[in-house]
Amino acid sequence: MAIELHDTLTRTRKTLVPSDGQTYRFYCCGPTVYGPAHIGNFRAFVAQDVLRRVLETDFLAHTAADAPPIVLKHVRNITDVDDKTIRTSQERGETLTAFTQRWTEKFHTDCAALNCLTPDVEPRATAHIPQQVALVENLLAGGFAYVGGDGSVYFKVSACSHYGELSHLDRDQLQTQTENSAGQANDADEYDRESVSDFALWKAHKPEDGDNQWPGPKNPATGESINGRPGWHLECSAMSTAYLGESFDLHGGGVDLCFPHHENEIAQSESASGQRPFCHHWFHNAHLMVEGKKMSKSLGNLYTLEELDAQGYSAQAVRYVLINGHYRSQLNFTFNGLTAAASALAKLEKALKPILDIIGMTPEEFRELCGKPSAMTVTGMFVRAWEHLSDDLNVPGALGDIFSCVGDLNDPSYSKSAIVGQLRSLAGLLYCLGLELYTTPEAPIVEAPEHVIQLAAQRWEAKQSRDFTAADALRAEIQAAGWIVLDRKDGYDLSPA
RNA sequence: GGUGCGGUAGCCAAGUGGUAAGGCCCGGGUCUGCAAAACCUGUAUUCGGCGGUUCGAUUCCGCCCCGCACCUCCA
Repeated sequence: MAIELHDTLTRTRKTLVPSDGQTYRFYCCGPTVYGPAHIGNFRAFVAQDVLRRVLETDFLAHTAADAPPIVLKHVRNITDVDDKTIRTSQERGETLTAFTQRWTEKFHTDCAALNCLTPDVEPRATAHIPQQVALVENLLAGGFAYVGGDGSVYFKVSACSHYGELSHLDRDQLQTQTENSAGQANDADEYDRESVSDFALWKAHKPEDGDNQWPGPKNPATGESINGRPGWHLECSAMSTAYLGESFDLHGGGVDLCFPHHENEIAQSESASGQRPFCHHWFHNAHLMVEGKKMSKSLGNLYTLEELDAQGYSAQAVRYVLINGHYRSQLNFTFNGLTAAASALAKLEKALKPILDIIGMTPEEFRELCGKPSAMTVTGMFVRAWEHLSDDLNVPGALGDIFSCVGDLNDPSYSKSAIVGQLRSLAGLLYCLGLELYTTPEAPIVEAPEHVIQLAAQRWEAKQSRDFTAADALRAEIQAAGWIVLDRKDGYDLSPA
């Protein structure tokens, strides 16, 4: 079955197929590395990860036997130069390179914890200056750009007839906005650019940029190189073209990037290449709210994975929360929800364990099965879940099906071979969702201290002689020592509190 | 002002022109001296409000109320 996904540009659902019939090429806007990414950032990356896993599975399963397999090529950039990276690195007294390198590594660590697959290419903006400069020169030569009053190069929006198509914003309306979303005045300096809508392609060097400058495009008027740095939108156009070509399959990002970022990317890329579409499908995820409010530094609700981990919430639970709301709906992140996610995952593990036992599969074996893409065709009861995933990535619907089916699977009338088949389908689905079960190793058997062992023995004796007052007192004493005693039918277990 | 999204049980969240998946929490039960665990089980006559279309609407249409997001450097 084909995967269908909503496309922002056409506002319709479209089937995902590689436009060249061989390689599905997609680009996602990656992080700006000036600090740890927060869970809102990760909603986008996790949503893209699920899409990638679903596509991978679909292509594996539906490539004709005699045809070369359809492969995916996933590119996600690292923005390592912009106002924030420059400013913050200077505040820390670090070079831009060292500073962004550090946060890039942190980003990788977090992605791994969230079980996000690594993109095939992860290009950095500063490593692709020549490509960006070439793009600007191309636009200058084509009459799509000009050098502004401040020496920076701007894109001339009026030269792009279909500008605004993606975000469906009326160009006349754009000019009425006087504040940006941060409540700051749009300090559009009309002396520098011809129109407020025009955006910077290349920013001429300013003293506050320090050493962070590169030889830029040649000023057509003087023939001299404009030293400076790339504008925000430029890198994505240049790097997507470099790795995926002038026209590729899908472009993803948070809904906020729709305008102006992606709109500007389209304008730049299509003007430069003369090719439309720049991209066949636009994939935008809605924002994450925190406890009913927009995340912001001033509200102090920008949670990072590290902070949540410190509070005892696993990255797996975070991932579950992030995917258990449809990607196009706003998701309200709450600690209540995080707890619920952890409980749900634990329930899945518990419910599955006896089923695995029936066929003699260990949890570790099952985890491995879930860890790799399979050419499986989802069959049997789990088909409904796959249909949900195929239908605009309906993860909440699929999860509901998974829970229902796992419950149904615990039926003695199923043969072992039937169970094996069903579990394969389930593993394939869990791979798509990127949910890892049984990651927490069995709690190591810790030997209780001698005095606790003795207390427990005394309590057992008291209990056997039905002296419950003494037994309860001893249990309290054991608990005070940091241990919990749990009775079985024929004895008891001691475990750390 | 422009654009878009949404209001479904205590919380979260799917969904459909024919009478509401799933998860969390909670209640009841079995078991237990108690507790925990485990297992079984229950929980929306109802889908923001009011009209309309229809044999029938939560699902389609209209109006209204409420919430949210984006509108030039935020995923």
